[in-house]
Amino acid sequence: MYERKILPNLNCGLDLIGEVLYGKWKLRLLWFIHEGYKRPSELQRKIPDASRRVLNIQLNELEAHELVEKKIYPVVPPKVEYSLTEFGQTLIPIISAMGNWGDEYEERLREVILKQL
Amino acid sequence: MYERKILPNLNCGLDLIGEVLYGKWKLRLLWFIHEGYKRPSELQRKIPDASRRVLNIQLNELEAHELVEKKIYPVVPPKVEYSLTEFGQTLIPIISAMGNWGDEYEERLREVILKQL
DNA sequence: ACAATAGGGGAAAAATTTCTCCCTATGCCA
DNA sequence: TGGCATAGGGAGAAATTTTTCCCCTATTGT
Repeated sequence: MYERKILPNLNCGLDLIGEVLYGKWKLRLLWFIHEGYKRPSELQRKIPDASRRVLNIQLNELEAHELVEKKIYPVVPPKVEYSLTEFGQTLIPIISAMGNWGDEYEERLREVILKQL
Repeated sequence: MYERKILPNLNCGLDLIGEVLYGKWKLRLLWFIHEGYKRPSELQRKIPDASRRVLNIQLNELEAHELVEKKIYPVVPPKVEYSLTEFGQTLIPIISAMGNWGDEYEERLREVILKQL
């Protein structure tokens, strides 16, 4: 486990939300779980560019932050399902708005992002 | 300048918005500029935990992504003012919603964030 | 002459995040 | 028997981001 050497800033609301959403794949993880992709392997298939390892780590963080819940079925092969907590649900409108914004300005965004490599 | 070795994912709206908002201080930079703190030194005072260097770097990125505009006054000592572009303005409702969410759940967030160090 | 001001950037170090590789375990199927 | 699927975690490397330190501009005031 990595130990932070610099404490996070928790001064304002933006700091706080940043702390739980900051992570390369977290927005999409939350979104896909919200869409009903519950099992780790499904999520990995939805986000093939992420390594399996980081997805696990970020799922653990989301769980520690009480945004998602994990249900482990004691079967073999193992079965695990994630779902949004009530708390996690409250983020959905925001994530949805973010996705919509990105979709709305897709072309422009692609352009400015690629322009600066 | 750092050269990416891994290309960013630009598959969906969430990827795209992530690409322009991902950066430790960007949300707050945009927010403070929106609130009228325009000069680099003002922004640095508003965000004292960030090093001056990164703020410059992230401001440059926001500018490259056309979210903010930079006006340089040819005077001595130098004077620079940032402002949101029209495009940048369109993000304000989202950033505002994010800040509100963080404020609303401030206590709970502080708790879960600190619990896992 | 020298400090203060305001803005900016290079280089290298430190911090952090993400990736790769390898190992665990069980049951099903060819 | 060998290989696949499912889930997860450790170690260490690689990639990326952020910090630290130092230097440069030009004018005004001491």
